[in-house]
Amino acid sequence: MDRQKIKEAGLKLTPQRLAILDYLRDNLEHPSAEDIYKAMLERFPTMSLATVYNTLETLREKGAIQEVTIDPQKKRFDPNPRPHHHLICTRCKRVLDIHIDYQLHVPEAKKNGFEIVGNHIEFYGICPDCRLKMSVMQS
Amino acid sequence: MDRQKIKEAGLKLTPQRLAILDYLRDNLEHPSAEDIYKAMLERFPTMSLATVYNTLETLREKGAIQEVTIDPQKKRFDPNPRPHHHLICTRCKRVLDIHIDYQLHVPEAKKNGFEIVGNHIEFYGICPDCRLKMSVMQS
DNA sequence: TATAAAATGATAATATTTATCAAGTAAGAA
DNA sequence: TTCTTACTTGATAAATATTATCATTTTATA
Ligand SMILES: [Mn+2]
Ligand SMILES: [Mn+2]
Ligand SMILES: [Zn+2]
Ligand SMILES: [Zn+2]
Repeated sequence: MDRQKIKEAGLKLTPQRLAILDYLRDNLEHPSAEDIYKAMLERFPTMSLATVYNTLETLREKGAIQEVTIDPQKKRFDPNPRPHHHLICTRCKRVLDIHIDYQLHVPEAKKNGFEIVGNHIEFYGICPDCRLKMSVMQS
Repeated sequence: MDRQKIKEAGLKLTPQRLAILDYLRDNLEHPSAEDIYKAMLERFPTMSLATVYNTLETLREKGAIQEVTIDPQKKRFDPNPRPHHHLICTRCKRVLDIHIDYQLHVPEAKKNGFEIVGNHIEFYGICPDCRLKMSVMQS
């Protein structure tokens, strides 16, 4: 989201908001609110955690980011608002994007009357780093 | 999990544990710890919420149930430990099972070195109840 | 019954998120 | 430029969810 879009969305250009957006831009880590807060403190030592939460919620409302339910411990945020899937390391909780367009047809009989509007696939696995650590522990 | 399996897993047969297992058996609601606790209070007015959490964690460790990451607010538990997918109402958070076996091939080039061991699909939609409520509000 | 290991329940502690609200700021109008 | 107002921030309290601690009780077995 650039300055233009922010204004179009009826939001004010505050330094805090711009810093958070700047941090999120091209960020593939799927950070938590706490992660973002800590990164902000380096440049804005007075920024409140509440501001981080407020900003994230505002951006989510406007469709600029999405909240991803992939970590049972905490919310994590994705600066890419378009539908895509994720690869999750069950050991270190790292999350990577997987951009593949699967055609997931659900037969009417299994929809239970639901109107399906989207989907999200979580692939579980072990990342290269964790695999290495595990093999070292073995030997 | 029946009495036999509980003993085989090295667990003791306590009234609380049996009551929780009994409540979960054939339960398709994907209840939260709080949901389970409230249901238990009717029969065991002294049961502690800690016991519910302890029991759920023990059962999960033993592979008798699974914890499903589908609700950003709280953990929800699924008495069916086998892999299956879910249909989630984005409005009321109701969760239904979808038992369909999709073949989700991930090309090696997109695995980023991960060793993939499983997957889980969340289908998002609006349940019949919520659809009805929404159409009433419209008119 | 006696014993040891495991489990429970009360409660404290921690972690995460949301609510409240006074004070400060951005943006358009005058 | 100054004024005005709605929006935003930051400090902090409150709410919610989960985990830890530990004395007491219970289960399973001998
Ligand atoms: Mn992503
Ligand atoms: Mn299920
Ligand atoms: Zn890992
Ligand atoms: Zn619904």
